[in-house]
Amino acid sequence: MGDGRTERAAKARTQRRRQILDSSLRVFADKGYWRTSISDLVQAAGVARGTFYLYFESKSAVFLDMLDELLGCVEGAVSGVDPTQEISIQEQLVQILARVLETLSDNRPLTRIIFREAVGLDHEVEQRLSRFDEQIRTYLMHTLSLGEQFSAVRQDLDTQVVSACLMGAVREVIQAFVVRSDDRFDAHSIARQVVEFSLVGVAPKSQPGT
Amino acid sequence: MGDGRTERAAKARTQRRRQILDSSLRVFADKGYWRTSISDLVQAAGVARGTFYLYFESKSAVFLDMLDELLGCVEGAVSGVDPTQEISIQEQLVQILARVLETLSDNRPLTRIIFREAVGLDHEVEQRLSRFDEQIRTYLMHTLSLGEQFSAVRQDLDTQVVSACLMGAVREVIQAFVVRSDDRFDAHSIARQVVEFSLVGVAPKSQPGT
Amino acid sequence: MGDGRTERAAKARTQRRRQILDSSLRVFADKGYWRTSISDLVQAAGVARGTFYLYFESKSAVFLDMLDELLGCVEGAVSGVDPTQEISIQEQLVQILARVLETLSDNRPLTRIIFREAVGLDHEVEQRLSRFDEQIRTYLMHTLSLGEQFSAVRQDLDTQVVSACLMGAVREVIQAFVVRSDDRFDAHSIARQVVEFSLVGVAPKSQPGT
Amino acid sequence: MGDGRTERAAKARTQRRRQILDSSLRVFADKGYWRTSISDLVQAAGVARGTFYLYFESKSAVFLDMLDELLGCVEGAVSGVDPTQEISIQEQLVQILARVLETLSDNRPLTRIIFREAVGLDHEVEQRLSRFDEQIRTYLMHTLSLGEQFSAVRQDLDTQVVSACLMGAVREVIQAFVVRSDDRFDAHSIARQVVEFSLVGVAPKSQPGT
DNA sequence: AATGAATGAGGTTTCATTCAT
DNA sequence: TATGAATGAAACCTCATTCAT
Repeated sequence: MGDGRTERAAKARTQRRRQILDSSLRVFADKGYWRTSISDLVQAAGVARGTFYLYFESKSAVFLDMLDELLGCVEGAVSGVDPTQEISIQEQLVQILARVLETLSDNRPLTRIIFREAVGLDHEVEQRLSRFDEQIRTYLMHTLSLGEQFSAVRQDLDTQVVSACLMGAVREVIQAFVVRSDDRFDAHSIARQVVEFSLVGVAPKSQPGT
Repeated sequence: MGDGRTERAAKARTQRRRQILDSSLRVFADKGYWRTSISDLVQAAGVARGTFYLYFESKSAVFLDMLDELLGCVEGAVSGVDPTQEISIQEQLVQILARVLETLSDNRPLTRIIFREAVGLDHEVEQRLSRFDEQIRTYLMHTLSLGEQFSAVRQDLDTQVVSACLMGAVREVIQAFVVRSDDRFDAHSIARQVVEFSLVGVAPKSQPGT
Repeated sequence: MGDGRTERAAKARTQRRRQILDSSLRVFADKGYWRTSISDLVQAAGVARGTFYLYFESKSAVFLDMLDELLGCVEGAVSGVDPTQEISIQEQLVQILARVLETLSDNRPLTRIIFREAVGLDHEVEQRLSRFDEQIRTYLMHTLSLGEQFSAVRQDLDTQVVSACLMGAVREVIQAFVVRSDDRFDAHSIARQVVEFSLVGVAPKSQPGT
Repeated sequence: MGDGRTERAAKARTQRRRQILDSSLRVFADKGYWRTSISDLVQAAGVARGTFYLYFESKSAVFLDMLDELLGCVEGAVSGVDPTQEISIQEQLVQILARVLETLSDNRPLTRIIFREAVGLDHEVEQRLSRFDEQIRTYLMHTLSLGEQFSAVRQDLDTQVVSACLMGAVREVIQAFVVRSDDRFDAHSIARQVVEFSLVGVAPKSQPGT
């Protein structure tokens, strides 16, 4: 015997966890985090009340697991973009954003929950989210200053304001196309639009001689 | 007797309402909407349980009142901008945004509550917020198409994407400067930055001859 | 001046009382005694909460007043039957019962309230009702024994059982024709039927020679 | 494992139910339905507030259960009477009534509650009671018309009035001997008296030749 | 490992009553 | 006399959590 039994048990545990997570996702989506009770979760999962506590210590632990899952997915997607390859920063940005949009779109229910409910929750949830935000902000700042060095970016920018604008643009595009709507969309095309908007704004390309 | 008594009573009622609203605001800010109980509210207001229900029919009614108050302030501030064509659209946008930022900054605690908690609440709250969003979106769309007519705006824009970017930019700037931070700021300068970013992006002004 | 003011005041008091009693009757009929709150009563009466307490010390005091009113009406009606006149006891019973039915029918809303709700109420209500019951029971017993003396009544009756049967018959007839139904009815005819039933039952008049 | 555990659990559940029902009966008897609070019930049952709601969804659900229990008992008792025509209808009536009286007497506390409090309660309670009433009324009507065919019943009866009298007689006898009094009684003898009264009234058997 | 009955603190809401005006 | 805002006890009900089986 030896490991066989342990392994099988571990696998069973993982499956149970998944089962609870999946059904919880549906309930959260349906009723909203705060209106959902442990009773709702165990009922949806089809397990006994006690069993739930064998796998999660609280409702917010379930949510935290979901959040980690989504953040993991996004990080995985983003890290797939090779930063050393021979494409312009602009193109890199488009690719990153497109991948993010695709990933979130592939996990729409989860994304919805997180975007709609991950507010005013646990302290830990807030922390993890703002850490993520911070990473993005840092990356944007870095990219902006890099662009400045290459004169690809204006010098008179207030990077605090501009990075906020950039983040907000991305966040709202996610809200509009992934969270609020249910339609499929062309992630690449949208990503390109966003990046182009960020680079040159809405004004027409200034024509020489104007 | 006449109205004297009635008037005084009405005034007292208004004051009580305000007293409850103000203390509730502090509690919501402190504990978060969902973790706040009616008990917390009455305790903070220093009134009896029953008194609370004389003025509000539920916790969410209190929140709704706050929301209406903030939306009213913002609408008032915005409507003060001179719509006559004495100033450019760009300058109008800057002024509107600056006023919004100022108003929200003047009501920081209230703004924080709304931005942090008005998500996944009541159906009515969601409705009122999305109605407000819709108004802004409509205004932006209108302005964009106006700009297109005057060739002040590129013709190849996906207005859905771009209006999302614009709204997101504004929303995030509010988050960054009003909600998350506690510092004073120069609303006009920030507004100008945002509008400029929206118009010409982060790229350096293309030089004639490049 | 002197009495004029006092009198007028007394009259005003009586009117207020009546106003409250009348509207309370409607509310009791509508919601049932136990589901009616003082708030309901003052709202229906169109007076302030405090005013109610100037006239009645509690909800059950209102009910007690109504009960007394109905009992008074019934007693008045019954006492109108001259017991010394030259009609048979049987005819007297018919007249009494007919008058009771008529009186209750004339006060249907009030009767309904009393019959439907005067159960499990105040101790005082119970007392007053059972005192009334007792009076009727005594009267029946008296009449039965009188009848026995005149050989108008069987000698082998268990007066306890029979008086219960008689009272029950009357009570249920009231329930059926006054309380449950809304139709007009011929009180005299019904009274006659009840008395006849009481005297000779449902069996056919035994024919001589059977 | 198998069913052993499930079975035992089911039995425990039934016992708990009974425990709550029994103690609730005592409390209702003591304080009256409307003056009884859930707190009173749980205190009397010696269980936690939450436990009560595991077994009954409201106070009125408890009452409804009691009502069903009593109606069930009565129906069971009545259905035990031999409907074959070996005995006269008169004797059948006596037996049925005697059994009803015995059954109610065997469940005096329950009977008291139902008779004293089942008025102006739930809509559902009213419904169930009037359904029961209707069954009895129908049975009486049927028996009367049957009697008419056999000339055992007068032809000039107003069946509406007479059936009301009969029902009332029975109801009041129950009130007098089971509900109001605490004494034992001879159900058969009382039943016979009631039936005899119903058949021939209080008048002396008319003597041939009078 | 899994169960689900039991718990009781704590949530929301109602309501009879008082009392300053 | 009339008012109605204020009160706070007490009603109803929910729910996260435990624990014996």
